[in-house]
Amino acid sequence: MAKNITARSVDYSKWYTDIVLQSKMADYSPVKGSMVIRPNGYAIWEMIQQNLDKMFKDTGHVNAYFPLLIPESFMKKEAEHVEGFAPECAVVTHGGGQPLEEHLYIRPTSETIIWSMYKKWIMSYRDLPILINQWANVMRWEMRTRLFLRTSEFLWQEGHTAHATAEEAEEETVKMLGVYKQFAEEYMAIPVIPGKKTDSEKFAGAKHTYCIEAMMQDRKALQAGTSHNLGQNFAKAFDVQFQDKDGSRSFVYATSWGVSTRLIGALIMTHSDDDGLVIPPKLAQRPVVIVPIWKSDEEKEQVMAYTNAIYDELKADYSIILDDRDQYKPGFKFAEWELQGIPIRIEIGPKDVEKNNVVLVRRDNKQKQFISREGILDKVKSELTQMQADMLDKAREYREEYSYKIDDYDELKKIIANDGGFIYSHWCGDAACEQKVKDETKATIRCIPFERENEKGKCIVCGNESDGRVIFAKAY
RNA sequence: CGGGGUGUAGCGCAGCCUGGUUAGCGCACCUGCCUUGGGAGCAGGGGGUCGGAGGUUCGAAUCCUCUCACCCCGACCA
Repeated sequence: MAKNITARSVDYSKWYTDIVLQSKMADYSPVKGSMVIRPNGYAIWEMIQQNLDKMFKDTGHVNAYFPLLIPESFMKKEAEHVEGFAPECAVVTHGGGQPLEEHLYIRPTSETIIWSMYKKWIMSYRDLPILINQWANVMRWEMRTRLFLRTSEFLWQEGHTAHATAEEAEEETVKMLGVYKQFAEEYMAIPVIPGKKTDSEKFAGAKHTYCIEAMMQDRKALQAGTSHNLGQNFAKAFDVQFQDKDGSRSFVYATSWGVSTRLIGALIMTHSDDDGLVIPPKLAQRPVVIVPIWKSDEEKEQVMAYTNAIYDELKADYSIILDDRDQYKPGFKFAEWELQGIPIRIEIGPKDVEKNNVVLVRRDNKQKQFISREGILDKVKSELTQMQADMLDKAREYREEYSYKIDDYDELKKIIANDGGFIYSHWCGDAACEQKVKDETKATIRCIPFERENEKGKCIVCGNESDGRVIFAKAY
């Protein structure tokens, strides 16, 4: 059992913080609400970037970079947008020792600066679509912060596209949510439910917002990605019009979509256990660690000769850690690499040299296997593949176990107050009913799932007609 | 901004009430020996403007005043 990590059953929040700090993924910075992402955490972000970026490029997007500082007047151009973001913005008031003529906002998101530029770049339908993404930092002045899940400054990617038609913009919005769903499940092994946000939960300035929602091990929901159809709101605010084939002029249709370093928090809370982090193989920059074991110098020589040959064989395909440090005992090393979530550990001692095999241990289920030296590369490959699949299955099973179809409001209250989970209930579409549930239970409507039964019912709050079930849950 | 709490070595803490040797302890760190298949042991060692400022006193980590910072709980949110 891990030292220094609070068990999930004792204090889930403490467990989460312990994992982040002790696996050396992040640390608190001197400024309240901001954090340092350490190499172990940044490695995961790099893997997220690499794989997502490829998916963006494969769907026709290109990267660019827009500046950090946004003129105050830009922020104020879209009414809903400024209302939504103004309270949580950091503002630069001085530069070069002088008060500024116009205050500059540190971007909480980049719609305004980007659309001010799109105005310059878009003249005709031939200039469309524009499919730009940027990897950047943003800042939102949060009251209460938590490592990775909610920090004032965070890293993300934001896609901003411009289209000639409403249909095309909607298609893009849905497509990118699909990319996020695929990425979450295939790479992060996090099962997600795609759906639409209710009006009260949508992005400030959007026509509507789509999202993917995941369940954490405390049964709370975490929004893992969002995709917004912005309609013509920003085009109108920034007067971005184009001339169509037939000579008519109209406003451009927009989308924006993003995922952030919050995904790392989701990764931790979906897969990790009381011994530490568990990284899905496809996101592990270093998926294998080898721990050689010896007593005498003579043994060391033999074990290391054997180990080095295996290391050379594996390193052609994988980035491998060879932990031959002399000052720590094997047990210590096992615990340390488990804490850091390395997917596969290979133990090699004198007995293995003698029998021509190695011991292989998977991080997710901790099972030890004695495998033969021959074919070790294939075995590593197949175990990593299997582990990736098993992690997704396990997370999906957990989510299903705590998902309920409920038609009685008292029962909803009871479940939320006890174990928690995803509650599928009918809702009439009235914001007042949504608010009532929030006030009384702290649960909110996480999304209106894309895939839902065509089932008429009665709103769980007011009893009016409903076209289908939505998901209620407490959320991060 | 309300309520609660904490500032003493890298981390976690004791000492403060009742002022008085050189400010301690555990972990971590360094050196050596010894160990190595699930977080070893022994010996030696380095490391502190006691959050900051002012005051009381022969003497302040300790008492008084002011101040700063951070954490937890609530109101805002990806």
